Amino acid sequence: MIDKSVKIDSFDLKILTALQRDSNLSQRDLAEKVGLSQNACWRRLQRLHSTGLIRGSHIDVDLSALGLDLTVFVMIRTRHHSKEWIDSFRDHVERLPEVIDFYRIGGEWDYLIKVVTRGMSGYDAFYQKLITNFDLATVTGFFSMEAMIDNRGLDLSRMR
Amino acid sequence: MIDKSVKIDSFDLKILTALQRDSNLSQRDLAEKVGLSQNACWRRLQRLHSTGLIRGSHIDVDLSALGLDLTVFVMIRTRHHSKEWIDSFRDHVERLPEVIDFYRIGGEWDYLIKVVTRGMSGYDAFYQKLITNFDLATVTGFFSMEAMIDNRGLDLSRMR
DNA sequence: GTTGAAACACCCTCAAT
DNA sequence: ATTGAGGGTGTTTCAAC
Repeated sequence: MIDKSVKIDSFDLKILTALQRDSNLSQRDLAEKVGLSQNACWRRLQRLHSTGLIRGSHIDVDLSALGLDLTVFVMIRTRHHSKEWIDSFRDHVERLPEVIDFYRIGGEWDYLIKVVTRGMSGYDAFYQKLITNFDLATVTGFFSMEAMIDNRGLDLSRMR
Repeated sequence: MIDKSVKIDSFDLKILTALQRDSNLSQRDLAEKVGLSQNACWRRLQRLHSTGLIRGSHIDVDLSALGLDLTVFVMIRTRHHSKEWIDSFRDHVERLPEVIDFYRIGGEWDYLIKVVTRGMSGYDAFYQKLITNFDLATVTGFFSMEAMIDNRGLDLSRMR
């Protein structure tokens, strides 16, 4: 659980924003960018890690260069709303390797899944796995024509 | 432009998968994890960078701990399909700091935007900015109740 | 908060196999 | 592909301000 009482100032937001853009910045470059001494910057970074505000760091892979060239947003409506059914559906979807996002949502639909596959045949294979053993009322895929922004790091200094 | 002729083997996929999970792995740990010598692993890593397969690295920030606790998937239908209109709409959306994903999609809707805000009032502020000066036929927000998977790194070894 | 210095770990290269 | 070793760079800690 995260300690919500952690105090964050604009230096911290600058650190987080800079490392969202490039987590391989050296301590020297990061300190210069946020306007702190290397030492002070390093201490803040430790704090951001230990409080859980920084959850980890990850490389960004060019999936389409690997042939994973189709992104689909799958909207699902179901007839089942018991806790047991939801838990088993969650387990089912989590095991599907094509899944990047999986949200339970409100409104007209129950679930939204963001999926990456090898073209349409890969999507069909995903679809077949998805509906196996699960009674879904409606499944609709919205196919990406163009990713204008994909998982952009937020400029936290501008968010408020 | 990416060189699509780059040859990738299962060692490369293991490297990419491991660094998607944690890009701060030391060369020693990474080499051990994929089953290569540190030296060989380092050379592959250079190649993955120089061919553009690794686009960069980023920290993952706990946005809800910063008060950015509402995720909304916004579906948009428009009446305009000229190149000029699309370009200016793209510029407009790219300037909105709340946007994480922005896709042009096929089917019943034209655009899908993934947005993070400070609660419902933050979403309303986003919505007002979004529709200012742009004629959108339909705008519907699907509100996240629960993020079961959020931007999961794919296990590339399992994708085919 | 700052600078500066020292200890340490890691990265990168190279040579040899 | 591998190991091993050296030099350079960056990180981390500490002392003093």
